[in-house]
Amino acid sequence: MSVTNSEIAVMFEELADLLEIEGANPFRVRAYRNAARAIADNPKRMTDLLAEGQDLARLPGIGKAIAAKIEAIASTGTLRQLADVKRRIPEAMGRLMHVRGLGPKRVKTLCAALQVRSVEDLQRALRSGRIRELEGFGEKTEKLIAQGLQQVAADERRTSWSVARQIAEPLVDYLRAVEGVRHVTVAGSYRRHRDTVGDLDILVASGKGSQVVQRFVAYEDVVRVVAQGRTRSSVILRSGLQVDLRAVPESSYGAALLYFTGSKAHNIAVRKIAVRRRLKINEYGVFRGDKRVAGKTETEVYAAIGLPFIEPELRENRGEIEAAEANALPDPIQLRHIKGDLHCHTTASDGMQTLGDLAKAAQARGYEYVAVTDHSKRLTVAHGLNVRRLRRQIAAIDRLNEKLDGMVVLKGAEVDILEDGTLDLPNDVLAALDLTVCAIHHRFELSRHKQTERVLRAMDLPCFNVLAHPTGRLLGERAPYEIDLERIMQAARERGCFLEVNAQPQRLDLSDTLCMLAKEIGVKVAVSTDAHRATDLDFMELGIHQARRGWLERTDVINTRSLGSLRRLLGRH
DNA sequence: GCCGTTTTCGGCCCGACTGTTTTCAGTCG
Repeated sequence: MSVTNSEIAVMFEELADLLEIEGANPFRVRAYRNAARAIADNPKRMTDLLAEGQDLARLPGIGKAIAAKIEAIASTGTLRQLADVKRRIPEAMGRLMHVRGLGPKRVKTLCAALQVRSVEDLQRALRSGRIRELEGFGEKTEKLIAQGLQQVAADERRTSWSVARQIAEPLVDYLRAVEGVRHVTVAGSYRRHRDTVGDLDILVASGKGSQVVQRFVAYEDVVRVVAQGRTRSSVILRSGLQVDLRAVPESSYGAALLYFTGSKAHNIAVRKIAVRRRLKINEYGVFRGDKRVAGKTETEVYAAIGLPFIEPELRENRGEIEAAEANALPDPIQLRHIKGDLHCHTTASDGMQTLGDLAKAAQARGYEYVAVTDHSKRLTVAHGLNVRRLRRQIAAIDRLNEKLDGMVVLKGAEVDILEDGTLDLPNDVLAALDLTVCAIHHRFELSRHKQTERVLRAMDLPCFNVLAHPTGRLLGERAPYEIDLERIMQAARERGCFLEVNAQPQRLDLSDTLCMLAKEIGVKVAVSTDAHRATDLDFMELGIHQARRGWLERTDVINTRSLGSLRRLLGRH
């Protein structure tokens, strides 16, 4: 079994943690962290790139030394340098770095003075009350570490974007009502529309920062104030979510928005360009010497370093800076481009809405079409349709369409891809449909090779249209199954098939980087909600966020097409 | 350890907040 990118990335992260505790050159440590991120972000497997004879040192953030280390990991499954440092520094100390309030220096001190080498040791040391007696530590620091330890589990749990929105919106309304507040924006990964957020970063434009901070910490959902200064504060809400607030004067709002939106990697890349131009960018503006030359809007800040505005979803330092410099940024898809939903369930299988409800809900959103795609018979828990029931549904949809004005209900099915690569319903009935949405719902544990062959075989069938939720991941619950999506995407392009961006908040599968891969390979996608009730149609917005993060444009997404054009694409002939 | 519009050496983003300090180190984002 070959090593995955995330496994390689974890090894470099661990190496960085341990070396940092050891006091290694901080730039070397950063290089390992940058490499870990570059590897984790890359949708293509390092092992596959190596097998193709590609030079990994050509990837940004990876040079000759790290490329050689990746090769070693690929061939041996281990990294010698990591094993070496683990002999010098107990492995568990790396995890201590993830306790809020502990960095490399404090971890090192705790180890030297109190023999703290693990989370359990740390708990013991806290109980003994000896931490406060260490030089450079004190009672407050001890308390900070104790709280950090309690939060460790919560910190590892990220919040889905849609849940974060439910928490963020009332807080934003509350802050907008504070006297003197001009603008409030939830920045950070929330504004970049990542599928999950670790915390909320709220930026406020106000001439009276400390007043805003005082009102902020008094918000009814705040259970703990982590930090409180004149312009900046951090709190923990009842939900466990941390919220960081920053207040700046209106004249700095653009620069602060850029800074607080991130990503960190994007900011660093932007500031490096500024340095090359003998400028300095901070959250207050763009400076040439002491003279401020920009800062009120983000557009102004980007312009100061010769770049066009970059959409927040693109700010991950995944090539957007280079694209901006070359004036080749994508024009990301928007919600208003969507003309219909291609994956929806009704009460015929496991949905909560009738056929009529679904049609009405789709029409209310101004759609030209909506596809009914109930489950096939293997999925008995979802009351999947057999041939007889599917034929009955087809007839019912025909009758409904005769009555509908201005919208068409498409006949479809979400068909199980069986283990042998056949589909769960026979060809003749599938041929009577407008489209099929095919998916894996069992045997997730097959080897990468077998899983890939399974889908490729299914895709050879003429009635296969869209591969639904292509990795099967459930955020925070279930990892993606092993599958070679690069091969699948190539095969899909050759056969006229498509991949889905499933807009369910816990799926959002394809992921952002896999959307980028789809675009690179040239296979188009469907952004679909997998709706089980009428309100689920609103998940479309989340799918659009993900598609935008994956650089997808209107023409990359098939359900931006008018009905006639869509039908031609689904024909496969 | 990476990288190159001061290019193979010598840099590497930048500032706020806190605690324990009398001027700053550590951590965080």
